[in-house]
Amino acid sequence: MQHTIARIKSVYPLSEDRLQQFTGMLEAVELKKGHLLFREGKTCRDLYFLEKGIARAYCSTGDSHLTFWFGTEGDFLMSFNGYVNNSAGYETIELLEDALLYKVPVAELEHLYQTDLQFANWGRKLTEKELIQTEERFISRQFKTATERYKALMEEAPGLLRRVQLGYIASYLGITQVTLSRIRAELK
Amino acid sequence: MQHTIARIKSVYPLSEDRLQQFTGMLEAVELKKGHLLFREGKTCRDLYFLEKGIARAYCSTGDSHLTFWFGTEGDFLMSFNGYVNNSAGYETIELLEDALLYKVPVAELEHLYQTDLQFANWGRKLTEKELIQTEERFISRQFKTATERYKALMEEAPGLLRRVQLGYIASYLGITQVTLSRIRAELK
DNA sequence: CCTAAAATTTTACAAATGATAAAAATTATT
DNA sequence: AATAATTTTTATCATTTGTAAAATTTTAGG
Repeated sequence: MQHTIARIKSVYPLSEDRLQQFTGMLEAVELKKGHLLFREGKTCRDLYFLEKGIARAYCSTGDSHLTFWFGTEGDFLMSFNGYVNNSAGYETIELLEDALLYKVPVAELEHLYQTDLQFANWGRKLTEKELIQTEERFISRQFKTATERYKALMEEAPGLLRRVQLGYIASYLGITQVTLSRIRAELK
Repeated sequence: MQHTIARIKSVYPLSEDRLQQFTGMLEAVELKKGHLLFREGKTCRDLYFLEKGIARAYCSTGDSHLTFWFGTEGDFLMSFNGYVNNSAGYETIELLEDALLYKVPVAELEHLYQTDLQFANWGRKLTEKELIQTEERFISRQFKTATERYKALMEEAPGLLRRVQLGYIASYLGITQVTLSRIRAELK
């Protein structure tokens, strides 16, 4: 449970009993590669921490899938848009390796938020950090060329390139797999 | 103060005295078109509500500016990245019209977050809503062609196109002004 | 109303990326 | 190890978008 606990702690300092309380609510789930944790159009009100494994989130566009997020050990997965809009999410989350996750219903978290100041601030900080990550990715998308984005990804997350097939990486970078191949050939 | 109050209320329900307390902390500021509220590289720890006027946020890329956000009546402005990372922000915010704003130091807000459950949850919801907006824009950027994005903007924010010059709109859409002109010519 | 400045559109050409198909390389399965 | 399935690369051509410069339109100030 180390990655999950480290993540929870890193978000915002919780007292020891609150940390106990939180981890006590978590249910371990083992799932196989290929499993879909969320499905677009379906409601899912659970938050997962990814203790082991790797996952991607994608949206469907007519024929193809568009990967817009990767998560690895210590990351958490939830449908923010489904939760905030109280609707079905627009993303599907697929496990790309056999995985160990810890699960908690968002309703239970919400209850903590409504009743406990520390948890409410924990939830705020969780969202704030997620927000600036998304914002930074958004801006880097606008700023940088495809080649620069690929280089940056290699530096920031070299493990990703080893664990995830290039078609998904290309989609994540906003280019076709053919273009990514060209970029890789150029960089050799 | 109507837009500002409406915005505060829409984020998360606050009791009447908390609303009073909040609005009592706000300081009215009138500023001229062209004024820079935030400057990239500088620290600014204020939150502003835009009561009247229109603003854009941009980053510098070598020679040119990249507009990545517009705000109008009822929107709020702050440097989330500067605040969360406790660093200087990477964005500049420029007023595109003479404006009336209400200002509050983030430190005062933070104090409310740390001491009051309702405010802590208000801050959480504020961030959650901002997050899904950013996420949706990020995905729509990847999904849609430049033409589709322009059409969507025309529908969602027709006022923007009347109030903001096209060079900024083009940048916001992630294309050059020439490309935007071509798109507009096609749509005629 | 006139002029100067700024913003927008148009044009011509160059560069980047996409689409498609096929070949090569890698991985999984028997 | 051999075969099949999947993934990645390569090649070709079409399309989109960018760059630069000029022409036009709009805006702001006197």
